[in-house]
Amino acid sequence: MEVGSSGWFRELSTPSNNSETVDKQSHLPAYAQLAQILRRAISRGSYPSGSRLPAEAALARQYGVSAMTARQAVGVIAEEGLVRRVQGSGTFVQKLTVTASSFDLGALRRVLADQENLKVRILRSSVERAAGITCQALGVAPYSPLIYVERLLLHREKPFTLQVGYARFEPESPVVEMMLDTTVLTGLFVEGGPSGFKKGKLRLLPTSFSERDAQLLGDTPGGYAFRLEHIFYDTGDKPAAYGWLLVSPENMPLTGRVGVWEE
Amino acid sequence: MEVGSSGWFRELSTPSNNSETVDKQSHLPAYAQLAQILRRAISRGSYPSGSRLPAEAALARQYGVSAMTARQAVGVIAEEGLVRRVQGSGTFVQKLTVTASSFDLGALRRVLADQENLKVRILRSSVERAAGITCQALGVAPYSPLIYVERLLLHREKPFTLQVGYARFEPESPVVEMMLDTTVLTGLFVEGGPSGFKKGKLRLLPTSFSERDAQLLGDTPGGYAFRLEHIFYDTGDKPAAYGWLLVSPENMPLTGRVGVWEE
DNA sequence: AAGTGGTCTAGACCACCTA
DNA sequence: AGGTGGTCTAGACCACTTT
Repeated sequence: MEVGSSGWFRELSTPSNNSETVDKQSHLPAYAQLAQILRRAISRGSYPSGSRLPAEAALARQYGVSAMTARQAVGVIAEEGLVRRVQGSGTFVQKLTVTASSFDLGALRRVLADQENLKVRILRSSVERAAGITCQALGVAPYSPLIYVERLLLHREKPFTLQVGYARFEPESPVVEMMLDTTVLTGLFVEGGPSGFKKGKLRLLPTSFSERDAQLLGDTPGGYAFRLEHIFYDTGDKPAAYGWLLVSPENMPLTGRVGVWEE
Repeated sequence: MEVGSSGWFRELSTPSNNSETVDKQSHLPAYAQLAQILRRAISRGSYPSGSRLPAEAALARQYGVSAMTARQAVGVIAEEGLVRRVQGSGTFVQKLTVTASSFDLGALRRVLADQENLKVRILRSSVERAAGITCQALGVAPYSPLIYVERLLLHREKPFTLQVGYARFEPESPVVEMMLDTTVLTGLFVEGGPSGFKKGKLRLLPTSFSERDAQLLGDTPGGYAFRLEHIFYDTGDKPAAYGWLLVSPENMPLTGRVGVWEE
């Protein structure tokens, strides 16, 4: 607030601790170094939340990098949710906001990518009639024939997840073969596997294991679990497959971080 | 596969449909236009999954933009998980991979940001002794005093979420006041509110409503719910508050998208 | 009018991968 | 060795916000 007008000494024009500089010989890119400098400055309180960061041009001048490089640095911490850019106004330090966070499926990917230790066991496969939710999800009339498949995925001989899926029964469609192919499930999750779908929607829901689920997965009946619903669309944008994955929170931890994490 | 070597006509040097161009008069930025062009090309199958996109320099030449602009366009669809950059090798079209997706807390934010229609009711607040999980989460010795607060959040007069939290009992700490302040909870989630924390960890778990929870939230006992656990750290990087939020999947839908969504 | 972020250019050099 | 993505520069103009 009160700018040092009464001081015995002159404030430096740059009040922030300027001991940190960008080392252009370092192998760490300049923008990453500057981003780290800004993170530390925010963490230290040099830029309290709500305050405005120096303009990108000023940062560029101050740290001896080009405007684009400074911009990239600010972009990094903006993506982290630490600051927020407002066009025409400035870049402002954000308060810690939980909603800036998101959860990713990294743990799931890591397991499914470990193909050598993965086994798929088909528990059931049959033709069923569409009804209720499956009609809706796949956009077919009631009593339309649907392929039904139920699979158990084992990782290192331990049950990992139960997958249930329906697909439109169209013999000419490659989806049917794919559904029956034991690799299709992993193909949807592991980069490099087969797919054939164009896009998909996902929904995460809380649920619990039925007695049968628990037995199959070696978990306790009534134990809480995630249900990851998925609808996949073929190249014609028609829903082609609907299903879900049942997995315990231990096998698929969903965690996130917010605020200033320096390491 | 079979490249037209036997054709009556010469293939254009650029096999892709070149009718789409970047319109520099448009208000849509050139990089966004190019990103959309690439999305459509991938969707159409011009670049099948696994194939390599033209080099950024080639795209720049082809569409009459600078290399940096082409790079930014590729960056956009790379962030969407549609393609993957490999340094020194090229940019490759990804197969649809579910794990590229992430879930965000947008719905939660939207409600908590709607301050006018939000009410907070404190159900309980007391001093309790640390034990078990609370010791671990807050890093204090057993029997240390902890502030305990339980709040009900109502949105448009309807119960929305139940929040339970513990904080280290340190009278000199501002956390205690904050815990008892009815605005603190929303402050953690809504940008612009009060906070005072530096960083936080989040964990999402499946659970169900107890009879009491269900009654308070107007839901059915045994109904499945999300439990969003949070630990917040003060400016000294010490855990200062631990708690969780109980919310039904209807009130906090967690959805994601993968693959090529053009709209 | 001045300042800010957002976009864009036309170059440059580097690290990395593939041949 | 040549091609690719990754970084960087020193400018430029624009759209937007604030004064």
